[in-house]
Amino acid sequence: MATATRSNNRLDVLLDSSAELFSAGGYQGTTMRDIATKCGMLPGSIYYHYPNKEALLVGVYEEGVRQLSERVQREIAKATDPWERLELMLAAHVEMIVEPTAYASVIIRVLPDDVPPVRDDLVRQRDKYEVYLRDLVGALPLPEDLDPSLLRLFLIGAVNHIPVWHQPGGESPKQIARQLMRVLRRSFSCQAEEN
Amino acid sequence: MATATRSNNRLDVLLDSSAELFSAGGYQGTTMRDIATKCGMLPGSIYYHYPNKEALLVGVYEEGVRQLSERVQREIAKATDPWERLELMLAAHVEMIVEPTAYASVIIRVLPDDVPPVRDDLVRQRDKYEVYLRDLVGALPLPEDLDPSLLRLFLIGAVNHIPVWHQPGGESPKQIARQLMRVLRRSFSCQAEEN
DNA sequence: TAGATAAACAAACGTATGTTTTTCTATTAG
DNA sequence: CTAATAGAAAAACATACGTTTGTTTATCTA
Repeated sequence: MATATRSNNRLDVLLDSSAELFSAGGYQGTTMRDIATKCGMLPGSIYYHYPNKEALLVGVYEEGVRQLSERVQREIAKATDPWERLELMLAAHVEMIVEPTAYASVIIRVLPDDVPPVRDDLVRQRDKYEVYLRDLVGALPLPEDLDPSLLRLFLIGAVNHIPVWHQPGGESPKQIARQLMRVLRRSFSCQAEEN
Repeated sequence: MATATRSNNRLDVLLDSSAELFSAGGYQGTTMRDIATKCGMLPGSIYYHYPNKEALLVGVYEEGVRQLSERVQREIAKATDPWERLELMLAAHVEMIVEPTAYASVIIRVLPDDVPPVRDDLVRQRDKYEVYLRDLVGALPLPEDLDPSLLRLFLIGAVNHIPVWHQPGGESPKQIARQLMRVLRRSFSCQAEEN
């Protein structure tokens, strides 16, 4: 028989609060007491849901990857042109990580090496999502002297750095993605004209 | 009269050790005891040199900016072409931040918002260095639909993300800078041909 | 409606943290 | 040679941390 779950279960509130705090303050900068306060529990109560702080982080990470993947899959289905598909992905990605309450921000803010005991779990989760970017960049008809995997890493760096400087009133995620793609696109179309 | 300083002063050892640990473990992930152990002092002895942990971080930050600025100034003097100058800066920057013992890594790893009490000091320091990049990107003859300040932020993100994925055996900083510039350069030369 | 159990409370435990205070010692200026 | 003191040792302090333990409350199911 499957384990029963109560209707007024507050696991979701716990996860939401954790995500928000981990995203804003990082892993070490967030205490179990912070989380408990935020979701209206006592510190000890968290341990009914997760055996320890690290496991809680992994839980948030998993949900973050789930949300990101789902959204990206939905977006890139809207186009067939590889350039357009990449732009759609980047726009969606940026949109999710500048949203401060989002689980996605945690994946950007907390690096696997920040929490050695669960490093491998976090890397596995992160990689599960980055496959999308790998495929989209791989599908681009790039000039031969441009290493696709390096380009992918440049892109990850550029977009994941956005939360550091972006402020609510600034450019929209769509505008940002378009600017980013302009650099690449032009680079390509030039090459095409030469051949 | 200037304050006397003893010949066997170990302030430099303290700073070096702090830089290495902050770079590897971040601010919150590094304890005063870690630092003391690394430089062969007792925890309390650190407080003779700095009033608290935050001030110590600022000290490391300052030295990091000093080293980066000095090195970059020396490098970009080697060329006059704006593209070449930017490439020289990026190569030097990458070289310094992938070196794990470097002060520069701390500036990448520890974000101002990680340490609210000295946030403004850290931002001021960081900006002092980023002026170089601002000027170099500003000197590029870019097409009009390409926002230079956005481009600058993309570049910062891309290069500062490198320590996350780069491993000792991988591409050299020079190769990385060249790849990164290839994307931009081609973008430009294409535009030039069109006009 | 009785028994089981999901979900949280209440309160403490042991430890690690940044920091302070006091004491010692080796260098250096006079 | 000696007094002053830069610089570090030694040891503790107060607090904040992740976690554990024992207990209670509310919900579901047979």
